[in-house]
Amino acid sequence: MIRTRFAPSPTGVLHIGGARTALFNYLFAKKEKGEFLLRIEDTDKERSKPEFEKDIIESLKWLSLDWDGEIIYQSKRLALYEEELKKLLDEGKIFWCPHRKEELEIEKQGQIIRKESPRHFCDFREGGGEKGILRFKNDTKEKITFQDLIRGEISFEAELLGDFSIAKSFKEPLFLFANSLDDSLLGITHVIRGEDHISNTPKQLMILKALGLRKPEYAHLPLILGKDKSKLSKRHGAAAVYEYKEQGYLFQTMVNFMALLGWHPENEQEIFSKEELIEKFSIKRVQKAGAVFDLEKLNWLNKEHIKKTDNKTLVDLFSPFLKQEWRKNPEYLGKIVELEKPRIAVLKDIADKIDFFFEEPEFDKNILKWKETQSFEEVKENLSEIRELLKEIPENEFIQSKIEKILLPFADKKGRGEVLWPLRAALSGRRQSPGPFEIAEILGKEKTLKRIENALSLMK
RNA sequence: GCCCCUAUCGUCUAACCUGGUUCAGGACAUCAGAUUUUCAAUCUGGUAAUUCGGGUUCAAAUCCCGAUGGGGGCACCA
Repeated sequence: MIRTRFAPSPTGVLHIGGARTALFNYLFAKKEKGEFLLRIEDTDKERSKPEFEKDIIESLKWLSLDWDGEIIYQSKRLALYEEELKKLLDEGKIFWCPHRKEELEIEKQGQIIRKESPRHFCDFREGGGEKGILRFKNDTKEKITFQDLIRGEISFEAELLGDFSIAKSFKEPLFLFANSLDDSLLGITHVIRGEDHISNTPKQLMILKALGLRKPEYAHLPLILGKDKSKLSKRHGAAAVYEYKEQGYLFQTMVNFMALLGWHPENEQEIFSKEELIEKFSIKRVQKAGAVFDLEKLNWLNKEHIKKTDNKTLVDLFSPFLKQEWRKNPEYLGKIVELEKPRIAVLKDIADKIDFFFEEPEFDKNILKWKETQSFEEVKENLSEIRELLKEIPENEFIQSKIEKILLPFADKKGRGEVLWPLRAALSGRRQSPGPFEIAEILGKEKTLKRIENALSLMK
């Protein structure tokens, strides 16, 4: 059975890049009816923080990337790493390297100057170190080659890698070691990770071989890039998943968008639900080159997903972004949401678009004029006539179609712009808003007439 | 500096594996037009790309080599 995993370290909040890696692992596993595990790589005691772990878990839940089974913590598996490290030491496959960081840095600089590959072949590789850190004794002379599911064959000259570090002590394993050991022990069949791990792969392959463990299949995803084409990070603006949640992007949008960043179906479909993605996903169709994160397209996608969401759900989604007193009447809100739906890219935008539905707008009287050339006399005249016409409509028939039927003949006679603009402006107090008939229906007869009255008195 | 990955419109990408069906298709953005009292939405149309140089072939975006560009890695981080 297929088994994948997402293995974040809680040294920062969940980023778009990490989330996309998690998503691809999830999609691949689900597509193959396999399992998707979550493993927290908290071996770095100084940098790992509970709040980051919490953010990662919350973000994954929000994205609905549910993992199978319990969360695995590397900090709880220390005894296991220690055992394997001791075994390797006994077998002479790893050794204690006593060199200090500063000495190694000097060695590296010298190598760079001499145009050599920077690496450390330790003087103590045959033993005698007794303290310092544990390094892998790299005696491999030949090339290390592996098949990447996305890129095909990749090979490295093992000699160029030197004796790399794998643990600070028996109880402090490093990424290269703990990560590959766990993948093998937990039965991970496919390691799907970022392209930045390609150069770690040959080292992990050597570790696995020394341990006598089975190696997984590897697939290295292209990186997500910022506008300047470098690896996406904070300086490109929002990079954390929670920031998108706070702005009011739907989790469906994020899943859809991240999937399209580096993957594409055979046809030209752009809008996907998570279930469709699972069905259509194929690792073979993953891109090789990095993809630039395009906020414009994300906004468009969010609009599309908002349009697909029913009003009742939308009201709940919008609620956190609205004033307390606006939330009292869900039915009233539902009508407003229906109207504003096609105008909203991000949920948080709604607050300053719909205030006039709840409070009488205050505005400059010039807004009432359709064009500069229209006189206040004419506006007053038209608004007065509208008021009289609307008064005729019974309260229970005050709906869009009826209002339209009553008002349109008059508007056609006097000019639509001349009549409809002042009405719309009187009701919304804005230069831009939905149409007057729609607003009038939502407002109701009483409020509509009141606002026309207000507008008229503004021009006295 | 060393190593690795990579290369189609501004951006995400299709066609590349299995060369001809492509004066390179779609989407976002952009520009025009239609509709409309305004904005949004919607509809129609337009601009816009195979990095360069060799080779293989009757034929190359597609295969091979090189150059160049871009990215990543080179920790007692992950």
